[in-house]
Amino acid sequence: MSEPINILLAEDEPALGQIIKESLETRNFKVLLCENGQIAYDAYLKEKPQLLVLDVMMPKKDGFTLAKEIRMEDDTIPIIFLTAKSQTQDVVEGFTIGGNDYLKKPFSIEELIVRINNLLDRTKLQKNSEVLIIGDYIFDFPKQTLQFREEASIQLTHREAHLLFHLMKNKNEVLDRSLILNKLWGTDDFFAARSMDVFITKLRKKLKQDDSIQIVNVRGFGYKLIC
Amino acid sequence: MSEPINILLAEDEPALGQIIKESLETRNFKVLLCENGQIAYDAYLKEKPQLLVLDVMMPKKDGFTLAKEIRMEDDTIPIIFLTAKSQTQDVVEGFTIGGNDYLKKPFSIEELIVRINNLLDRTKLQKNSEVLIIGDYIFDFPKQTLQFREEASIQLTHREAHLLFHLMKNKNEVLDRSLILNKLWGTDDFFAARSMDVFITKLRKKLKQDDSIQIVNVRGFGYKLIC
DNA sequence: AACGAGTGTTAACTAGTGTTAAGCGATTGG
DNA sequence: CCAATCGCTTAACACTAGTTAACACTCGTT
Repeated sequence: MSEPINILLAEDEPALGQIIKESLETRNFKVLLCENGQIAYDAYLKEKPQLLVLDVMMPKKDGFTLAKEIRMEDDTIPIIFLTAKSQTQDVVEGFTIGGNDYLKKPFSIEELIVRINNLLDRTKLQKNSEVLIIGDYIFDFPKQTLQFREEASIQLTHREAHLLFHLMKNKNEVLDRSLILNKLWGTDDFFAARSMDVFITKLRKKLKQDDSIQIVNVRGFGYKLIC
Repeated sequence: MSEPINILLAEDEPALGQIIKESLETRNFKVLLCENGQIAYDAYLKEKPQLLVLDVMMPKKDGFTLAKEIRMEDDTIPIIFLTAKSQTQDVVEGFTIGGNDYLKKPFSIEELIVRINNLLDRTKLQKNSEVLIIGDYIFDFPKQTLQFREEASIQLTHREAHLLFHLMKNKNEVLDRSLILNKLWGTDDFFAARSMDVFITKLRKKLKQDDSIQIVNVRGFGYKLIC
């Protein structure tokens, strides 16, 4: 048997937290239970788990805020949010970013296990190669080149390559605007946002030869690379 | 033989409830009988059945109210209402929303079985694809595009795509107004409702090339996408 | 130092999206 | 038939995103 997967579980309701923890442990996961977002962040820094399960509604620091902070450190770690039924579709969707998923309370443990395994599978696949296939393009991230079918490669700039790389890592999911701004520009102020607009335009131009590829805007949240 | 289907049956009259339960169990369904709407709701949360059979007239919580609450959690679960003959046609029809059906008392067990199987088939078909055929249109939900025959695709906005997606998931059935408002807008207040009106208008415009498609209003309840 | 190519930012303008408002039309119950 | 309610449509508005071009900076070359 392989190494157990480390999971960080942030859930303020002790009874529920304990049930989830024990259920996951019977499935051979190692679970670290934290009772609020603040504690969870410190635990994250110390333990570096492979996956996070975060309750959205928590005292001290809510799950979304916590996720944003952790995403600054690591933008590939899979996160599953536990949401109350009152959360609206749009908000939850906006946060379903970068290897995230969500589960509405109440849920069955089986549902949770399925999502955990899905996310772990997905992230495993991503890690291997730095040469990515986008529709009819081949994107070589280290070389910063983009090749359409058998045509000559186009050189991408540093910014273009990084932006595309992040879009690719979250393909078919919404990539959060402010997340990527903080990651690549170090700020999400007005000017950085305008600058990003420009790069989105540039990428769209360079990707338009295959019209099955689209960078779709999700108003208020970010972009989704469809391919 | 495959897994038995879990059915939640809410029926306040013990004798009738028991008959239905036993009849369904001989057909290899698993039936959980609840004696009122309140108990049924708790049982729903705990058991997550695949289909609901709800008596409309029940003490504590009637079938329609119960259905509305459950629809907040899950807008795809099939529901069959058992109605007294005194229920007016209109009210019953209004609640025949999102994978719902109804059966007038008295009914034969065979009628009930037929409806159960119909609804289960229908929901199974829907689940798979995110690219949907609407008459002569192809609706690609992830790409947020709508293509009429061989013409160029029209780009839909985020809201338009979501609204259309929900209409499609419940095509030829009534989609409840407040349900969709809560789901997409997070509230069903006056302004959200006006906003939704606008989007219905927009979708109607974009779908008018195929006049076999219609978004029909059901006054007081919601909309039905006919195609 | 002066030049030029390449890269990214700032600016100005244009376009798109969703909400609010207002007036009109349709349906229903009394 | 009238009044009340609900739905439809258009347009104005505020906000967000997209596009283009000018500008500024860096870096290597002359």
